[in-house]
Amino acid sequence: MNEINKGKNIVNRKAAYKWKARIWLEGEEGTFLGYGRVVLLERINEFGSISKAARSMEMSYKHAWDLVDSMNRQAPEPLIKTAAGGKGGGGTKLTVAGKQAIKHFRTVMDRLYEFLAKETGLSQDGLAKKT
Amino acid sequence: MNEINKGKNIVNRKAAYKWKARIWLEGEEGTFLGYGRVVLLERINEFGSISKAARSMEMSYKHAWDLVDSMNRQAPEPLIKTAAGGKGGGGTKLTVAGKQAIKHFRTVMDRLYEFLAKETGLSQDGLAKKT
DNA sequence: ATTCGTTATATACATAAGAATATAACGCAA
DNA sequence: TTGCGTTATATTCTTATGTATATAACGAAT
Repeated sequence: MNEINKGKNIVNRKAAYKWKARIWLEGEEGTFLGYGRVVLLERINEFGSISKAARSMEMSYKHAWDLVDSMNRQAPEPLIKTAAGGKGGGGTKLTVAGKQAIKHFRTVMDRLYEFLAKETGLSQDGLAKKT
Repeated sequence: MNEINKGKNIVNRKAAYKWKARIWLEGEEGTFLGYGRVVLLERINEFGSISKAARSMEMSYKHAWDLVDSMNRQAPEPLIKTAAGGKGGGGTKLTVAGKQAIKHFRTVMDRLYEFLAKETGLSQDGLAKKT
């Protein structure tokens, strides 16, 4: 038990409350990268298609496409490369920059989690998973 | 420049993006305490009234009242003590538990800020201020 | 009793975010 | 040139969140 959790303290009664946290990167038009977008990128990388990635996350295709578009518009170089038509109807792949973005975001996120776990006794599921 | 910000890296081009972060405490019916709720508590403590606090934040009275109600319902002991009617029409004060909650939340928040500043070069205004 | 400004409560309205749906464009393969 | 499944785009429908508005209850002071 560290300094924060010491003593009688409403905020830190672990049984009743859970600390949650979220980080994201903001660009000129709002969110650029957040946890949800990173998961979407990971699924695109896995399935090779925006529509399949969206289905796997129970997200509408339109929403997924909007997110992809938002990321590509804000990034100095595209994170995602799409192809409409062609073999199999087309598909979508991550660029090198896209794969790097995933990796770096997860690195910072993991460090945040470690920090919070130490500071507040946060359990694994305490990390917010949306957006 | 630390390990995270080292090298060529889309995620960490400080000129273009800002890291943002948010923490909150979750109880059985959703958010229990977040930055916005803490500010509301601070304003109530300052003005002695939910309605004045709400006006000072350009928040509707109903919304402020709902938040106060949500906090009191979820806390094991009330954070806020209201009085309808009486001298000056009534008013609202924080309990000792309420004042403690503010202090503890801000402590964790400040530590999170320090951590992120070190990890990502986050500037003061990078901390998300809403909810 | 009346007055006062507050808390307490309900209802209707506005706005935004995402879901659902539909359709066109695409380009390779058969 | 037809078929295929994808990307691309527009439109409509829900749903959630907060705003706006109105009204009643409250209780001490006058």
